[in-house]
Amino acid sequence: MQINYNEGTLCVAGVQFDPQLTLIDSAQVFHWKEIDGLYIGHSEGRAVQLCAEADGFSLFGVQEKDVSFWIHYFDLNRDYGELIRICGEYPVAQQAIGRLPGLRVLNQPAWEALIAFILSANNNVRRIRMLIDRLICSVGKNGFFPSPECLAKESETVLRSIGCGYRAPYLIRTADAICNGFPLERLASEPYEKAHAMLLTLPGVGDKVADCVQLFGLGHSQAFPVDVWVERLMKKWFMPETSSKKEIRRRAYDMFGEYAGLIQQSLFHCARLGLMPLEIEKQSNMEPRKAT
DNA sequence: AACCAGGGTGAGC
DNA sequence: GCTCACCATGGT
Repeated sequence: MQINYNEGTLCVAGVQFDPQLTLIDSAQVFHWKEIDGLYIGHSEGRAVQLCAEADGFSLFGVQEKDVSFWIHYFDLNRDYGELIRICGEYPVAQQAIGRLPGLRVLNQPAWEALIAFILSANNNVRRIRMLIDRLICSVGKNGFFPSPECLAKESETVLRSIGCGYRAPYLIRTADAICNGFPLERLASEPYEKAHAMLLTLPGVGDKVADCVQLFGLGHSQAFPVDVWVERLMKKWFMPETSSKKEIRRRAYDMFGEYAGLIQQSLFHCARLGLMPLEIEKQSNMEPRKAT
């Protein structure tokens, strides 16, 4: 892979990258827009535009001091080719990864992932996108995410009026916890289990939201979020005898190891895109894994 | 008109 | 530890 920076443009070559899958319909980030083939986004107040190239992508509007920020954001230091090899024991996982080359797991600021996934509870991707847009537009400043201080001062009435529903007080109380010293950023350097337990103390954060914050915002690649899609696919293809999401979450690390969360992304998207049969089976070359 | 969506919480056991 | 009703909202 070659990375080149010149006068505000970061050129990345020699990497497979699918902006539609990774940015627009990723369900890991909710505020990127596509306009005439140009992808517009921002993170922590840095606005950029991305253009897909044949062999990678170009990123416009990058300040020189932010080059390493965006390299980390797009997870460009990771070799995604390794994932298929890691999954050698599980052909279904190998095929899921192989079917979606160009899918990457972004490294977002933990705060942005945290509020996005508090809003994700019992919600769908379209509506999460809508809520994030409204939150940025009506609570944030200059078109960026609202700061913890800003959100902590917001009224529940306003948040309910833009459609947050019963999640409104969760947002405010969690923002308040951050303002009062909850060490969100520091959790990145804590072990997975400790960080997970800490996140569970925040209002509106359970196992699933905590795992999303850890995977997408804290660099904890073993975090394995279990939503309804992942629950279905894991029962169908990997552990048909399990009954609860909690048990699936526990066993996923034993199965997939340190990079369970990255593998989860491929499995999740294959299931959601209908590339991995869950109920009625048509033509598929995937074989359920036999119990050992 | 019920059912679903990248679930969390509190009560009861 | 576990299960379960309830929680807003927009789309189907």
